[in-house]
Parts: sequence; structure tokens; C-alpha cells
Amino acid sequence: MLARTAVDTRSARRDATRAGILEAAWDLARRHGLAAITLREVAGAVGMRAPSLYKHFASKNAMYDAMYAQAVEQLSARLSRRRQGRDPRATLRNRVRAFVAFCVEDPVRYQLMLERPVPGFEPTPETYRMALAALSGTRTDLEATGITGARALDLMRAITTGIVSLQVANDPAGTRWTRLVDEALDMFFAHYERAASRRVRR
Amino acid sequence: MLARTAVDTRSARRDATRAGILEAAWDLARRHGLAAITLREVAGAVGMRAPSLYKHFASKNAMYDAMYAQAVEQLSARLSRRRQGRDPRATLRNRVRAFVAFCVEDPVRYQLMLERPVPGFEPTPETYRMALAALSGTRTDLEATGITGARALDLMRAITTGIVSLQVANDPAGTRWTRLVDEALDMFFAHYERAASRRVRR
DNA sequence: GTCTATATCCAGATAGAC
DNA sequence: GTCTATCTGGATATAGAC
Repeated sequence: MLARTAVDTRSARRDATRAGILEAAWDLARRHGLAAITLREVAGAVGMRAPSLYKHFASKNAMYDAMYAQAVEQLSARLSRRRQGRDPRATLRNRVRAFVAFCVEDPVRYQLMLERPVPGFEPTPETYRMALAALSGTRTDLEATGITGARALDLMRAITTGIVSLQVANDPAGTRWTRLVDEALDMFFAHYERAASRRVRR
Repeated sequence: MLARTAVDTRSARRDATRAGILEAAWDLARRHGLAAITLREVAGAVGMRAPSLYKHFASKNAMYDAMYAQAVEQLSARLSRRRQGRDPRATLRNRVRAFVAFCVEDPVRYQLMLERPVPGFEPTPETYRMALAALSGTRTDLEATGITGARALDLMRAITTGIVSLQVANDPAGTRWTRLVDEALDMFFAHYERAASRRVRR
């Protein structure tokens, strides 16, 4: 029992160190850009030297991959916590709002997860699969509104992506584009209502 | 007269060298990414050594700025050549189609102009002003359709940007998102028709 | 598991001969 | 206006002492 406790303590310490390193990496990435962080800086920020990081991450890219996994996990948690609305449209609205808010509140995290901001880095297949799984619920929520088909999903993704990327790029501290989310969804729903009523009339 | 001709020839040669350097830089950027090009590679591609480039560009960033200026000039030329349609909506449609096609046909050029793909590089204020001017015609074309206001323009930009960025990132050789342009514009126009008819009814 | 020292590599930029 | 040689700096990563 005593031995078991000692082991747990050691491994908890290790995990804490690892978490501290990642936190420092995120902090530097937010200040200087994802591609600009160096192992020296990251190590310095947690009171270590660069070579010591190799006891915690096999390489710099392994560190990026761990950051990527954190981002995916946070997104996944956020989206699964999204409120059910009083009808399927409201539920979808909540999901889109949650996604947009998540992206905008930490642009660097958004970039790491959904753009390719670090030359030479790609997430490992497992972490990438986690990301796809986190996003797959959107299709379900969309289909629950009665809107089906790949085109509709692609169009909705385009609207969402456009809002997020313009917001992050041109007005990171404001709401110039994010405040358009509800209007954009109204527009989107109305478009498919018209399509449906055209089909009925025929 | 003879002296004048000699000078012209020399300066034409210089311009040709400069153009060749930029062409090589674009080529390498398309193959390895904008941020990954090095002066040694660029020089090698035109049969020179790296230091010689400094006779043509004051720095690496100056070279990026020249590339940026070329991209803006090409976009400007393309958009000013866009067809007038039979009505303002058709004209706007043509502009959006032209813009999307321009972005997709050379993703690297699009990235340099509208994203921030090179850490540490920003266009000089003059070149950036050129870019804004090239894009300003969109507002005019939109207002000609009777749709006014900053929100409408922002929403249209979001749709366009979303289509382009998803297309470039996820299906660079295909048309998965670009083929949605017309449907997206139908949706957009219908949205503002409804808004207008609501106003009339009141 | 942290350190110092170092290997290895490659970048942008400059000096000065021709 | 091109070259060779070099400066200066910084990166990831490894070796081995403690």
C-alpha cells in the first residue's frame, strides 16, 4: 500500500510537469504564434533546460501532437455539453454557437486543430481520428432538423468556417462576425424550407 | 539615342532577372509551402548563389512583399475583367465566381494574400492598401443589387471565405465547395428579399 | 529527471574580390 | 551584379555526468 502510494505520487508529479510544459507551450504559442515556439523557450518558461523536455516528449512534434489532443478533448467536452434546444433547430443552433465560441475564445487552439499552422507537423492518425469523431455530431444534429445530404452539411460548414476565420483574422477581440451566426442560420434554414416547399408543390 | 537604348536594355534585363527570381520563388512555394522557401533554394533555381539575390531584393521579406504585390495585381486585373451581367445580381455573381476561381486556382497565392502564412512577414502598408482597393469593388457590386449595410457585406464575405478556405484545405484539386457558390448566392439573395418584403408589409 | 556540453544542421545577411 | 568566404545566430536533438 505504501509503495503503491509512492508510485502514484511520482506519476502524479510527472503528469503535473507534463501539464506545466504544455501550458507553457500554449502560452508562448498565443503570444508568438504556434510555429514560432522553440523548445528552449518552453523549457525556460517552466524553469528547465531544453534537453530535459525529451524526458517528457519524444520530439517537438510529439509535443504539438499532445497539444492537438488537448484541443480536441476540450472541443469534444464542450460540444457534448451543448444544450438540447426545444426543437432540433434550436439544438443545432446551440451546437454551432458553441463551436464558434470555442474557436474564437482561443484562436491559436482553433488554428492548431483546424488549419495547418506548423510546417512539418501533422497530427498522428489516432489523434486525428479523435478530431473527426468530435465533429461528427454536427451531421446528426443537422439531420435531426430534417435537412439531409452532403451538400447541405458542406454549405453549413462553409458558413460556419467563414464566420470563424474572418472573426479570428480580422477582429479577434470583437464580435463583428460571430454576431452574424443567428442570422446566418435563419438564412440557411429558410433556404431549405423553400427547397422543401418547392418539392411539395410539384 | 543609342545610350538611351542601352540603358533600356540593361533595365529590361534586370527586370527579367527579377521576374525569374519571383517565378522560381512561387514555384518553390507551391511545392514546399510559402514559409519553407529559402534564399539558397530560390537562387539555385535560377542558377545563382544566395547573396546575389540581395542585388534584387533588400531582404527575404522584401521578396515576399514583391510576391504579395504580384498576387494583388493579378487579382485586381481579374476582378476588373469580370463580366457585367444582365442585371446587378448577375454581375455580383460573376464577381464572386471570379474571386473564388482565382483563389482556388493557386492556393498558395491565396494564402499569401489573405492569410498570414509566413511568420514575421507582413505586407508593407502600400502593398496592403493595394489589396484593400482590389477588394473594394465588391461593396459597390453588392450595393447595386439593392442590398446595403455592413452586415450584409460581412455575411457575404463569410460565405465566400468559408467556401474558398474549405475548398483549398480539403479538396484542392476538386470542386466540392466551389460548386456550392451559386446555391449559396441564391440563399443569400433570398434572405434579403424576405427582409425587404417584411419591411414593405409593415 | 535534470543538468552541461556538444553535435549537426541550416538559416539570413554581409564583406570584399573580380 | 555575380561570386566565394564568412559572420551570426538559432534550431532540434543526443551523450553522458550527477
